[in-house]
Amino acid sequence: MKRTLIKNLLNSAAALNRVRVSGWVRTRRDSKGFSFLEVNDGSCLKNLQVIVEETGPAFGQLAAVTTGAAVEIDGALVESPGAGQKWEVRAIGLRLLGGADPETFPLQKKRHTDEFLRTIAHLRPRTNKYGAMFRIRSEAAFAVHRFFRERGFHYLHSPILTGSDCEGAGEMFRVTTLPLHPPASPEGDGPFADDFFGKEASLTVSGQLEAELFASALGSVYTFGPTFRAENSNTPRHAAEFWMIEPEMAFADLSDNMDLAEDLVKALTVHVLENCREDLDLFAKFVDKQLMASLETIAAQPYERLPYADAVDILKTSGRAFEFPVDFGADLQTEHERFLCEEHFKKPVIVYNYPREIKAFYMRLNDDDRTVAAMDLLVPRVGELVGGSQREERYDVLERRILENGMKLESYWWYLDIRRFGSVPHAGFGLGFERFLMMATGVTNIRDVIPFPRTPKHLEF
RNA sequence: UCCCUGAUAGCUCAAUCGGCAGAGCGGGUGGCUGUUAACCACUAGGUUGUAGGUUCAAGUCCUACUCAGGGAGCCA
Repeated sequence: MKRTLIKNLLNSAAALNRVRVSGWVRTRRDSKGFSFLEVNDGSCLKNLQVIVEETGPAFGQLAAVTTGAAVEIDGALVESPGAGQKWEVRAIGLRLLGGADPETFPLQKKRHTDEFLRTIAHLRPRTNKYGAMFRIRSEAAFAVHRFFRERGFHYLHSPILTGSDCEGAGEMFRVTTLPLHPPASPEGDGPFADDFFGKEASLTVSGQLEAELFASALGSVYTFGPTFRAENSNTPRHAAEFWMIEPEMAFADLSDNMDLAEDLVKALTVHVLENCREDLDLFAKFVDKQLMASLETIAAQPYERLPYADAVDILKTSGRAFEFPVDFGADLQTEHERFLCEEHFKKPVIVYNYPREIKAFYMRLNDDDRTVAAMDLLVPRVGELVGGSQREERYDVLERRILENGMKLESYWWYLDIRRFGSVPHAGFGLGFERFLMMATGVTNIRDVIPFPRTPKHLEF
């Protein structure tokens, strides 16, 4: 007999004579003569209530069926006379698949702190909150692919291993098969001559450059995969391994880029609102009371778009005493970004046309010669959710910008090649998937929206 | 990396001016004929993060370290 998902049983239209349920016991309540089991199989937030009678054939193994144990139950789905649920299962068979010693099983039937649950990341998906989180994460990932597929984008698998010695997006993790203290290389060879690739290799910090190459062939592409930054960032918004969504569009400018970013964030938000209602409700109830109102705003309201220069003016005339001074040419600080989207506009804000000095070399130089066609999408509480730009498609300008930044032209021969053969205006951005999940759930620590977080000094599990 | 705060039972936290180490939850045992964070009774459970110092006496004061959380920088 095949098992039925609890999600389907709880949505059943009629009673069923014989069903099989497999799952983990969340709690057991004993009464004289019978016990109630709350069983969860991960298919949904809700548990299934199972009644095991002392006189019934299922009673034998009940003593070992404690919190955390895995069980297989055969029984009848019947209407529940109790108040808490419509359906329950009356067990006629109970099989203990895997016991859980109650003395040592760490999950109690009460609320645990996130800090404690991080120390047992292998068990935390068995809690309501983390089960809900990772169902939402899965659903949001599906929505990413659906969104781009519906718009004719192609999914690009950009490489994880990279030989680009400077991608300009942060410190990189080195990948090597060399011993920790390799013997000196022969005269003239570099230190990586004997390494696996014969040159220095790293984990990617961005798939953008590769996405640009493919956008110049397939038109519109996106990457969606893990990304690595070896920055010693100790904040609730940074992880050394995180997932990024990076679309890249040929024949597109900054305005198209802003449209796409806004559409994407809205589509993902709508998708989880429509498909993860029960799981989201948990976060609205226990994590952030304003979550639903906030998500409705993000899903429906047009985002504010303003040039960096206007943002600076608003900050300067706000009358607010900021810790960091605001002036054209200085990057916006966290406090400035928060003021703009949380207090001034009270909704997502897209700031564009930043001073060239504070942005990357590949961003397209505007006609004013002092700003580049960059954009950041800022959302309340999370800050920078999206960073992107129209790319510099003019060979001579890009060449100049590379040299201005003290970088070597040889390293970018293939990137420059795209500007030599059929160069077109193109644009793209990166969206931090974990940051989206933080926004969608109200969770304030990135370590709680990724299954096994990697941060400085932490590589458990 | 810098600044701030914290570390006491398995978990969450108390402990007054430096003076006997406590509770709730969880666990165990027993009770209860429909519970739903079940309920009632009893019970076990501690090198107070580590190392040093001050003191008749340190969970409490001092120093260093370790770890955690928050804020900042870097960014997505």
